[in-house]
Amino acid sequence: MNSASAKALRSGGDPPTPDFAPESDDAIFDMMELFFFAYRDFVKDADRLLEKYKFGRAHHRVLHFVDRRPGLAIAALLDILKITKQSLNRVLKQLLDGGFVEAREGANDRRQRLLYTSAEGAALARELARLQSARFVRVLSGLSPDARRSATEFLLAMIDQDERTSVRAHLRIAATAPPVGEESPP
Amino acid sequence: MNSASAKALRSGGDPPTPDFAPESDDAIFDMMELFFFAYRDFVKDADRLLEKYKFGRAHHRVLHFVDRRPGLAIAALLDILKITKQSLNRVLKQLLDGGFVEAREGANDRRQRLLYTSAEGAALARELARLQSARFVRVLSGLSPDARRSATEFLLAMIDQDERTSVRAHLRIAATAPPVGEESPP
DNA sequence: GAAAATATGTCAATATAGCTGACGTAACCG
DNA sequence: CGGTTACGTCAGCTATATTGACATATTTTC
Repeated sequence: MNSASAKALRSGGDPPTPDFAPESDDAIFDMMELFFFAYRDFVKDADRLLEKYKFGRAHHRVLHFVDRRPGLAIAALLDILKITKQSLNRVLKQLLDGGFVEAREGANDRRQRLLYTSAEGAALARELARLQSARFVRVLSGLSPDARRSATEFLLAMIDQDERTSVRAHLRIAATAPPVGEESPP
Repeated sequence: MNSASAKALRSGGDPPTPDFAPESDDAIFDMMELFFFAYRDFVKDADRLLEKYKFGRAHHRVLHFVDRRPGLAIAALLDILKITKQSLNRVLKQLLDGGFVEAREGANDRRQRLLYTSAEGAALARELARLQSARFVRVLSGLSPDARRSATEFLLAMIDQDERTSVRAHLRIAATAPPVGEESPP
């Protein structure tokens, strides 16, 4: 990165309060790589189980979000995944055909097809989650509560600002963290 | 996940020291989603610039790692990316043809093709990194130094244990964090 | 109530990024 | 010399995504 941009945030030549020093370019470059490696390893955890069902990661994502947001409409799912409906349709059809996901007509709006996991789908979703959560359990149990909060805060702040509110709304635990790193602070 | 596994780590019914309580299932599920959303948004940042060069994310990854590890051999790059040489070759060839990356014969082992970015390649790599690092700058500048350390520690701990050492070796800043969440602590 | 907008499905063509398997060449190493 | 290593390449396949066009049912709006 342009060496000026991050370092311009520093207090000056000799900061008397290093506690204020924002990350250096190097620290940021490091974190970008760590983020890449961490995600690479994270998504891998569920692959072996998915193979047994001839499913890919796309199926996993759909199954996960349908399981966590029962009654999710197609459009909402597309917005979460940021893919086109044509892309979604292939995997969703397989999940529907396989009986892992069910679609029910919307009560208010009969155009909508609201998605739910079947018992079988829910079981698979949770087994996949269990595999991936093992990594988190290991990591988080080694961190102090403060550090855990920091990690959560960090991840939340990494999300686009205009997505953050809707993401927060679906969190199971209260997102108590103050809005940190918002693009336009009040 | 299986409700027992994480919660079994809790002290009991009414923990007198909530500071010791590891994450609940819910908190872990939340973090998994946050991780997904954060990564989804993170990788997106560089896409617009890549389009101008008709490059994809695969090219970006290659360019990035070659830029950060000058003289990287093919086998080492494959090990970082965890893809096959056939997959690598297509994108690498485009980067070589476009003059973004150069390959030099290994000094010790003439079979090796050691990779370096050209001036043009380095410029692109750093411009891409600048785009992505903006997100990190924003996020990290809103976190305390302690919180930044926690976030870094968290990401590092998320990486497979057998990869962690080699990843650490390439970090620009010293990885001072104690080995937290290692699978087999000494 | 007709017109417009919305929610969804579908057909077709295409691109990207990965894979396996097989085979080839040059260089190193014991 | 023979085996192994580092790398390249050809061929074919799969998964996941894209754009664009069009269809259908339903809701909303004027």
